[in-house]
Amino acid sequence: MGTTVRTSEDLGKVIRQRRKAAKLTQKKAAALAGIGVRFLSELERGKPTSQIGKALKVAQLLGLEIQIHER
Amino acid sequence: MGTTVRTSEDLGKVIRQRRKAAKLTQKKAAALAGIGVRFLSELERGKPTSQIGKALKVAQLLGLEIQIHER
DNA sequence: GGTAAATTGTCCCGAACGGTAATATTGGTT
DNA sequence: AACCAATATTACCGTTCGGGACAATTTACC
Repeated sequence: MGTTVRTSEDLGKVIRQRRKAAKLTQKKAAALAGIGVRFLSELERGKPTSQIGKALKVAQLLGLEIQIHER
Repeated sequence: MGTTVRTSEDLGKVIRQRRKAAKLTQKKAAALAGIGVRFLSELERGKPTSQIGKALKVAQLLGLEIQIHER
């Protein structure tokens, strides 16, 4: 079951949730994704100016799949 | 039917496709989404450093729904 | 309450973004 | 294929801010 993502907050929530489910700290997850801890913290908090590429990298790392379709 | 998005290129492609289907020029779409034409052009071309918030705004404008789920 | 984890401040470099204008690309027509 | 018009890309400039490292502070959890 999927979660609908409309805003960066939505995305951040899903990522945080999934990271915790994977028993990873921000530090570890960030290291694995090759990004800074600060970025991950801000991403999870829904900062809208986060870069897409890095966000997608985190999602990939966490085994999240993103689907897009017409509404 | 959904498209899986793994990279910013994937996202850009879907957005461009959908914008064209909506018969919008970048200029018009950008104006409607409240962003610059440059941003949209780069987003569609897959620039990984595009800001999430703006990208989501464009997606919303184009009637795209984003679903996220575990792989 | 003590410890691990997360947020946030500071410093700083690099780059994103907007507007505009020039250039390039694309698409339709004959 | 050549042409033209519409659309898209990009260079330039200025302003603003992202995000890295590290440290300090706050929050969460046992």
